[in-house]
Amino acid sequence: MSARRATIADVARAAGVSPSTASVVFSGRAPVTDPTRRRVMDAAQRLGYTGPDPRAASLRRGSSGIVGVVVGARLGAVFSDPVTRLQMDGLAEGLAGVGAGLLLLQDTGEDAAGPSLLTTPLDAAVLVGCNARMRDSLQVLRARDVPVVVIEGDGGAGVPQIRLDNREAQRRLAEHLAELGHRDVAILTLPTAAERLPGWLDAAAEAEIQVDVAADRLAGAREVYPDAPAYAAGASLIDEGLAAGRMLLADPAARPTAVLAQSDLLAAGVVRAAEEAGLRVPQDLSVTGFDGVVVDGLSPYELTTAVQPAAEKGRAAGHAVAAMLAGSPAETLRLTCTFRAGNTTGPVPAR
Amino acid sequence: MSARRATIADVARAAGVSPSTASVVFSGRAPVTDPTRRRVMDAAQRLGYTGPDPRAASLRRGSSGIVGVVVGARLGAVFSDPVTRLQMDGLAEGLAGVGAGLLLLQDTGEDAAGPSLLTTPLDAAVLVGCNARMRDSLQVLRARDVPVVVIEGDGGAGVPQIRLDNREAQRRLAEHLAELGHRDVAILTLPTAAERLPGWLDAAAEAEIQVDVAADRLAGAREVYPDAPAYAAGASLIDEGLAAGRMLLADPAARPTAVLAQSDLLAAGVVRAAEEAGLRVPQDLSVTGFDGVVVDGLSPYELTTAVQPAAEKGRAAGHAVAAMLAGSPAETLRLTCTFRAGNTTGPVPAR
DNA sequence: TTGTACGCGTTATCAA
DNA sequence: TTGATAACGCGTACAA
Repeated sequence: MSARRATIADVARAAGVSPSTASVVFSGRAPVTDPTRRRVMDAAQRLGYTGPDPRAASLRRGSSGIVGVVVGARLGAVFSDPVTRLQMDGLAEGLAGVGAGLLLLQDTGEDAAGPSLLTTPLDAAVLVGCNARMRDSLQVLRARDVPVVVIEGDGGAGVPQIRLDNREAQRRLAEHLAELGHRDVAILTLPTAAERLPGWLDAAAEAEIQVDVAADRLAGAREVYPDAPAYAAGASLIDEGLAAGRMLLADPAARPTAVLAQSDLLAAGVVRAAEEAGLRVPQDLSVTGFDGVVVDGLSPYELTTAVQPAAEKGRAAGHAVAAMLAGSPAETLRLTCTFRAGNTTGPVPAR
Repeated sequence: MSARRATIADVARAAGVSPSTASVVFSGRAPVTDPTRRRVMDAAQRLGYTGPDPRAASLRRGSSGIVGVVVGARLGAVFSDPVTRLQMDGLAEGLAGVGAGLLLLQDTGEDAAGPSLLTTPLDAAVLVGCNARMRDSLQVLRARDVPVVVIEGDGGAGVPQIRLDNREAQRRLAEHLAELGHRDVAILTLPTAAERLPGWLDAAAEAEIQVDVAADRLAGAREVYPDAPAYAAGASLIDEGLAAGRMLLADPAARPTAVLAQSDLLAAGVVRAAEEAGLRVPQDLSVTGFDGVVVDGLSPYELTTAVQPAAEKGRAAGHAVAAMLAGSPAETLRLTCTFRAGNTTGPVPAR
């Protein structure tokens, strides 16, 4: 039809009213006579005008109605990782009252390709920890004065956080193994930094872990097993657990009797590695997980694990965001995990 | 610090250059002398300026770098429904090259609360069918000249679609039952319209189904069982399948020997209802699903179902969006499902 | 209740 | 390589 899109000014002109009146008709921010409203609506219809341009409105108003969720991994992980998924489900629920759109953002660093925290109009942001790059993201957002809530990470002063009792829950699992008599235990951690390859963690590397979740859980394990060897996985995936498990079980002489994995997926991989090596779980090898998610295809095994309230975490974050957008201060929250005994742990085997 | 945020104009003034030069320094859209660049960057740092305001840039540039995904259900369903989840995973992957953010949008209709299609700056949108409100959404978006791709639905002329061979696949399942000798079959459909309560579908209701997926699958079943009673579920959930299953199996005299469910989740619910009623599957009742997803807790049952390439659907939609954003026309695509025999179907029981 | 006038913060265009 | 200028489309004091 027309070369240029109709604007509210065009509509106003066509309706014979002033732009401000037309604006008010659409926003409903002030009373308008019925006939006037009708004239404006008619003109709009005639010109194919469907309402204020969101871009312009957003500029003028200073807000966009968009809440960003920043994840470190590839975007798809939000949908494939079970914990993140539950968290997002809860987040969507907690945010329902705000009526904001959820913008999934991947913070891959300097990647100039796409719009990141820098180029996207956000009213608020949720940083999902387990994200090595989180600290950088945080700085950017704070500089922009975007309200931020952090899930599973330390956002510093003034940033509401939603955290778990990772350390205590992991210690509880370690104590469980100790009670069963295990002394030769290996620890399999979540990734400890962005772009770090899987591998053994020496003392130096352990001191420099950048992912809070990994550090906290490791600290919990260390309270019971200060000297256990620790291996960092490349990602929280069954396949990574399998690969890591092969390393952990490679040397029959130095084989642990139990593995403390920092996630259920990793633990599932270790169980597979054990099967592969001809070891029975839990008779020859005990394995613990973390998260309490459903791992597909693991039956008849049920992991001994710490069940975390993942959906609840997301919901809490959503509420925190809602509060911040409403101008009230949001609280930092600490949720607790529950120990769940499965059939993947048992007494230490007699040598 | 300052009452007002620094703008690029402030930075330019402080650096002793023109606003346009400062703009170019940040956008990199034209060559700038090194000393000039440095002067601008220094001034920016001094003033705490962290880059162009996305809102203003978006207005001026006419694009926002945001791709919307419109779902009909509550937002959390994106993360909890297995098919949608896989689809989103694929979509994120297919869109990776574009570097756009994925904005999850819920189209609940007139809900004035939040920003929907009308108030959000979108460069493109993906409509996920199985969404009764889809047609309305589509109109809004087309009026706005937002490029649209539709997954599992009819977008009309000029709208690229990603579809399945729902009809053929469902017919294949029905034929499978027919081959096993079943004559008394009940059909359990997906929701057929927004806000319609669960219940039996009479001929009139069947003719007015607004959800394309439900209509197509039903049509496939009808080719084999033209007169089978059909019941519409309230949602694609195990619990809804259970509730519907109770209805379908309520009357021992009129009990079907097989149920064609339009989704695996519904089918799983029917299996549960059968167990509840003391019926053995498949000896007393055969059940077929649709989707081919993993249903948690269903073992030892494995549904006889049509496996759909859900992730592939998403990926294709992502590519279509990428193409449209690049100005090239996107193709409509039709993907095919695969029949998979499980252990939930068997020969018709002798009466 | 309606109209006028201005600013929101950028960026494209063109000229120098 | 840099600078001046003009939109981009809207909301909202303020005045009428």
